[in-house]
Amino acid sequence: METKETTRSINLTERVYQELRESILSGKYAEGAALTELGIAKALDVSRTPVREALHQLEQEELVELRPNRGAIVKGITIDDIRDIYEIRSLIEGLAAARVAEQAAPEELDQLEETLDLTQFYLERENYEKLESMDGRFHQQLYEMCRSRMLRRILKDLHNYVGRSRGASLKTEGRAQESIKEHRRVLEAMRAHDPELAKEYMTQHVLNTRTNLQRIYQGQQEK
Amino acid sequence: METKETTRSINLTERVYQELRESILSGKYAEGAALTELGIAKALDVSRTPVREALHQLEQEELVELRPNRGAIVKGITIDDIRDIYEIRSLIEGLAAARVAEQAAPEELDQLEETLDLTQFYLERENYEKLESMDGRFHQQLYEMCRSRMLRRILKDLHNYVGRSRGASLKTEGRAQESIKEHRRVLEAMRAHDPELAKEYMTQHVLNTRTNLQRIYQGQQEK
DNA sequence: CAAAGAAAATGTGGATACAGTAAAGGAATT
DNA sequence: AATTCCTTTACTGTATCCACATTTTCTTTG
Repeated sequence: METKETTRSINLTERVYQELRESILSGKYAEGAALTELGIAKALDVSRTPVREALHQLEQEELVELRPNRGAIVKGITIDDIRDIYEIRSLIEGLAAARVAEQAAPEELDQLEETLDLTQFYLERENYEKLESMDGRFHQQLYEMCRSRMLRRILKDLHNYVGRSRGASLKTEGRAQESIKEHRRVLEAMRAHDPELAKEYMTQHVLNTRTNLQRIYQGQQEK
Repeated sequence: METKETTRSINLTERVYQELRESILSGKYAEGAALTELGIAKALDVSRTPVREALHQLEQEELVELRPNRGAIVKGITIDDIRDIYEIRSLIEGLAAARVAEQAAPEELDQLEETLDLTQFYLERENYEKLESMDGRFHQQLYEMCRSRMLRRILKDLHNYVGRSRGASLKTEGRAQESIKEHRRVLEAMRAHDPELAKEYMTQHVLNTRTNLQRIYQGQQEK
């Protein structure tokens, strides 16, 4: 009846997946690096099975390329990918915001508000890691609330890729404060159940972030 | 050294995946049906390994729900999903068309033209199966040509879901001919390297298909 | 010395074995 | 009769094993 040794709360495949994904997105595994199932399995001290499944998942996200009988190579993501992601999001994330404005319950909107308050809190304490995570949470919560399986799928998928960029964007002078303001505007429009306005504000927010990122990546031509 | 028995040209996981997917999308496995790895493995006469991997892929597409230690249940797709898919496509497929208009090589556009000619051919012979497949090919080819990994990913993904609907749409009086015409307009705009026009025509095409589908699903409230 | 080809090394695809977990059903207890 | 607990059963999660494909290395031969 006592607490069992449940150190590994979640399954191994998921853990391996998260770890690999993180390593790729953070650049720890460089573009083009070759990965072998056995190599990773040994490094993480698990059997080949979970590694295999994790690699297959990563292949579906196009973060690695699986060559039959020849192992996997890392694909990573490029600046062009990021540019495209923001362009696509600018087109459809407004739609998600509009859906939320139409259908969300007040308690759901309260949740969003809490997230914004927390964001403000971490900004004031200059805790950039938390700040970034909260900024992301706002969007993720929104995706969960939009009541469209397809929108949720796509937006979550895209969102997953841009973690690092979002962090970079929020660190530029004044952008975080501005971003919070933009989020709040969106939330207000949702509270007023005004889909059109929510859409417009959200679209503008994504575009602003994109513009800000462009400024950052300009000149610095690193991957 | 002689030719070996290479009947299984492609790998098993892929085969199982295709088969399951088809069964779900065609409604052979009803919504909510319970699937077990072993059950499917026996039915298809393979081991659990490929079945398992196939199920995981289907889970990522949200076509099944995987409950830890309890098996999978079929989720299928709903009319609402389809409606959303067309709405999303109406927003971003135009972008893909614009990219192609900007960047495609003449030989690529020739390929598209061939597909359109074939579509016309099958329409005249009232071979609806081929017709549907060609109509899909036009879009798929376009996705391959748009030179954006993210756009390609999303659009292919969405496209995969709507096979049946597209078939239904093309069978309505006159719609196939109209659809070909709309495709041709898009292609002409691409040949003229006019991104704006290509985008507009493509967007209109998707919207028209959606409208047509709405007419079909109206009244008939089947899944 | 070069080229061809055998053989070893490395790696995945797929099958199977085994352990652990969640639901279900029945016996025991109240 | 209802509730709790134990056993059974039906699964999945993970490890391991074998077969085959591919690449590399080494050897042999002209």
